[in-house]
Amino acid sequence: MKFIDNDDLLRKHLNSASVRRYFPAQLDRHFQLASLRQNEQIIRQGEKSAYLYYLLSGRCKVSAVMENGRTVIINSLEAPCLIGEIELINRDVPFSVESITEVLLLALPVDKARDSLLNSPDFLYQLCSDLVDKERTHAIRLAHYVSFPLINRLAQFILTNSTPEGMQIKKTVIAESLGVSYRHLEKVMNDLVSQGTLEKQKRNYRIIKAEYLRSLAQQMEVF
Amino acid sequence: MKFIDNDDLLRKHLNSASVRRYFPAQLDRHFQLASLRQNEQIIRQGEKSAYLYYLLSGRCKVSAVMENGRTVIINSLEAPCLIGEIELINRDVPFSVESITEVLLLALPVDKARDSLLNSPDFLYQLCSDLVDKERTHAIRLAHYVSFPLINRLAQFILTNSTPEGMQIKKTVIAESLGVSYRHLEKVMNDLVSQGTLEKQKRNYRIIKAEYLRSLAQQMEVF
DNA sequence: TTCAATATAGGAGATATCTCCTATTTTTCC
DNA sequence: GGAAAAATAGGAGATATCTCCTATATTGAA
Repeated sequence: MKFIDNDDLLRKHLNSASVRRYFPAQLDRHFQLASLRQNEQIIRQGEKSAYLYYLLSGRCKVSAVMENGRTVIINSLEAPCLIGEIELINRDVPFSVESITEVLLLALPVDKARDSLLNSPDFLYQLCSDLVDKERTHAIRLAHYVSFPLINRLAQFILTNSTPEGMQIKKTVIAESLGVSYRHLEKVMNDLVSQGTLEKQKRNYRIIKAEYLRSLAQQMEVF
Repeated sequence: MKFIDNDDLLRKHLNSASVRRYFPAQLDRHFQLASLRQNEQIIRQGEKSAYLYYLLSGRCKVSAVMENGRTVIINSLEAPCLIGEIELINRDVPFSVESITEVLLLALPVDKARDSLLNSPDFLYQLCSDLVDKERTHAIRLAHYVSFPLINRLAQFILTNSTPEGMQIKKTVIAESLGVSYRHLEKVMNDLVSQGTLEKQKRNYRIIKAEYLRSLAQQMEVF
């Protein structure tokens, strides 16, 4: 993570409506602008994060190593949204967060901000609202995901986890995240490649027919 | 829903630590005690709820009718917890809530309470904390549920959705909630019956070997 | 009450997915 | 650099689950 020293840009983002909805102006002086390249970790599972982040642009993935040793990709985050709210509320950090694309962030030191945020009805209301929405979509979406075969869930996964260059997440992780055997994942990935939907380059899979993937993913949409 | 006129009991519950954690004392005069029998609706999908509820004892299920017409049981709620928080935050009610067992509730008229709750950092903090926990367990649990065969998920479902008398949820609904075909659900239910784990009485399934169901459900636990 | 819609019940064959193997390649770590 | 661990790759047979049918029982509404 690289901090960016650009006051004008920082000010511009701080004054955007979406940031103002969360943060009281008296915290402005504590914010820093930061950027990440692809595949940088922002939050490490089990470690305390010194910052609360606000994702201005880019995409991240949320993952966790479970007690049984498996790594599961749980979710993906799209700007704008908060990162690190869980740590602000509770103590332990149950997930890791890592950039999928290049990312621009606002970083707010937790020690400076915690008390005023946890006493700010505006911030808390906004956070509740986000969490309620997230829970709602999660609950409904997942209730349905379950009933679709791997090809549909995989299409969705590929779309949300790939960059213009493609997707190079290890297949062991993909299999565990989607809850299927490695063997079966491979079979279905091979199908996508031999159909010409994906192109395989070593460990990287490039999307050729995004349209088709989207149609597979859309079949799962409830709304 | 039947309101209960018992000031002593009301006061006793209002003064419990867990209620105090959520609600400021100045709202005390607006609370009413209410009870439900089995299978009464508390919140109707699509309608506005006039009350925010705090579940004191008993169990409820959360369900939704989706755009494709399917009814899905999304979740089950165990006392103590809030019911109706979503409506407090947003406007539309995406789920229905119905009692599984007999239930005791605190009911708080939303019009009287909304403003002060949405300006109370204590309440909002507590709500955030609940939502974060719920999201966390949901995310992780569901990431794993997916990978287990129906028998395990069904065991869990039966345990959380049955009363001492058994479970009489329609099998069409169970099948849709668990994302499997009716046909397959029936096959697996029949297995449980012929094993002697469940006993079928008309439309009602009684649990005979709760231990075995628990062991099936436990295989899915991550923590 | 009666008819239509819905729920229950289960047979049969097709597909999705799993487990168990074995082998090769890549990565990691001393 | 070399050995061990992890990832990739895929064959083969077993199981879970689906779809399509058909038939009966139950429920709800006119």
